[in-house]
Amino acid sequence: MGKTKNIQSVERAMQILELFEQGNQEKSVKEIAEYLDLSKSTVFGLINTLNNLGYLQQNEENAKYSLGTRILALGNAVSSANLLAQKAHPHLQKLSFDYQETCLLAVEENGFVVYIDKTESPGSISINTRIGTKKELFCTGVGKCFLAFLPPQTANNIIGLGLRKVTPNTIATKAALAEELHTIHENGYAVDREEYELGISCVAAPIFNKQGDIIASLSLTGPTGRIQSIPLSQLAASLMQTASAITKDMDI
Amino acid sequence: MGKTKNIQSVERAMQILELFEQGNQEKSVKEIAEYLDLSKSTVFGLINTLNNLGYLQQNEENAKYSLGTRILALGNAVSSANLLAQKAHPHLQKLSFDYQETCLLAVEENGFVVYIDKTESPGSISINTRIGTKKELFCTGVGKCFLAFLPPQTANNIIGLGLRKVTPNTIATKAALAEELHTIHENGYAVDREEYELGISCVAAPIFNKQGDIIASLSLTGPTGRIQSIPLSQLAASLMQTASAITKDMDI
DNA sequence: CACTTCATTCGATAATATTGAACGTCATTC
DNA sequence: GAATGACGTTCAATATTATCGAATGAAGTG
Repeated sequence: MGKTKNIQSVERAMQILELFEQGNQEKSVKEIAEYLDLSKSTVFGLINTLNNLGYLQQNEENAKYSLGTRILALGNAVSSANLLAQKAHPHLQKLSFDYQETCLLAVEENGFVVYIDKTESPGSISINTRIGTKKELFCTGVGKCFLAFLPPQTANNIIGLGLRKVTPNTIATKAALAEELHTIHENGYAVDREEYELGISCVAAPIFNKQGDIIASLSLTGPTGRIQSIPLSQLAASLMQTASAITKDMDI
Repeated sequence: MGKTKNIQSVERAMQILELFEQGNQEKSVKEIAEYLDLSKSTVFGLINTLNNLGYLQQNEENAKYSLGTRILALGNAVSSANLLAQKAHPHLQKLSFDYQETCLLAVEENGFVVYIDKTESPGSISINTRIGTKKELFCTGVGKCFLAFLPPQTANNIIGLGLRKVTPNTIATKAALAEELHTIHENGYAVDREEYELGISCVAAPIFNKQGDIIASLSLTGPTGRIQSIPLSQLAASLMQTASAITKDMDI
């Protein structure tokens, strides 16, 4: 596997891009050099390369840099590499439209959920989960779906990575979690009651392939009050129905 | 500007990622080495680094590589860096929903249009324009909007880059283009009659900032027959109305 | 069981990334 | 309006580091 040492300049270049991931404001060469603890000239060389290639772009006014549009092409290639995101997207859109809330799609990767798609309705409050974000499984609705429907051995390995209180509501003991997962397995959907972020709740459902393995999970997420105002049975039914429609659409 | 030489390993790493942009199938080390005409071991070093960082991922089965989810986070950061894409998205969604066709959002960059957002309706045929794609201005609906509403000097510079027949319908002479742009300027919207791709037509409208400068352009795109079945005046009105709603939402 | 094919590792080498210092430009301050 | 400072960019020297060809090992094929 990955035992060989990383190529330094490539690693640094990617670190620079990653600095823009959050609070993606323009950054100066100096700032970046300080963040990464490198000399200005080293950083300039890297930035200049990324700029020439279109992955960064320079604001002529103040000479600062921000992410370039070239990245969009790559980002898009990932999702369309993903038959899942492609086929699921319209379904998420419909859910967002019907309930006027944010809809998220996630897959499991090395013991984390990774959000790979998101739709919002014009009226919905923007949920701060960004596409590409990783979260632990035990504290999110989509994550608990994976824990409940992944092979028990796999799920236990992941749980073995550790539990912790993210909010006061997080289910952080193995016993309580086991019970919760049992319920989820019986119901076919999961509820997150402010377990990852206070004020935010969600209902999530697993997406299976034709063989019945869980391949993804989708959720409707929003401010607790508004989510609770939707009859749970109705919302859960919508999610599970959408999940199975996605399975059909994917043809795998 | 970018006069300094690019850092070789970074440039090569990005080239590798770009190989996956189209027909994003899994690729072997060997294949990539052949494409780029580099030694296998060099390519392996680069790939291994990108893999370790999450920008590529390896299929355990066949040892081949494909794009990793880490890129999604970056791609998403670009669009949310973009106030425009953020504010415009719900409006595009509504258009797609209302007309059951693909809706595209583009900005101008160095004489090209770059598509920065796209929405599709569940029923719509997938248009093969990907987010991040660059196209010349003169042969697309969104591009012609830019040529018609950019400052004449800027537009002429871009036209000076050259015209060519992309399809038999492409407007490829300066005189004909000038007339077309005049019409677009008068109407406030542009029509692409299979000028970029046979069988595909679109209607596009410019998006302005509060000062009246064009900052983007949006289009409804689809198979010619279906686009023509919508009354042009109605569709054009929808697009222009959406464009001005986006302007209001953006508050710039 | 030989024979390919390919991913991965290794070691030597030369090419290349890195660095600190220097330069030039712009803005601010006195 | 000269002087200062801040910062992006260039430069040349150096040592680190990326690169390459060859070697290894695993997996598959006849």
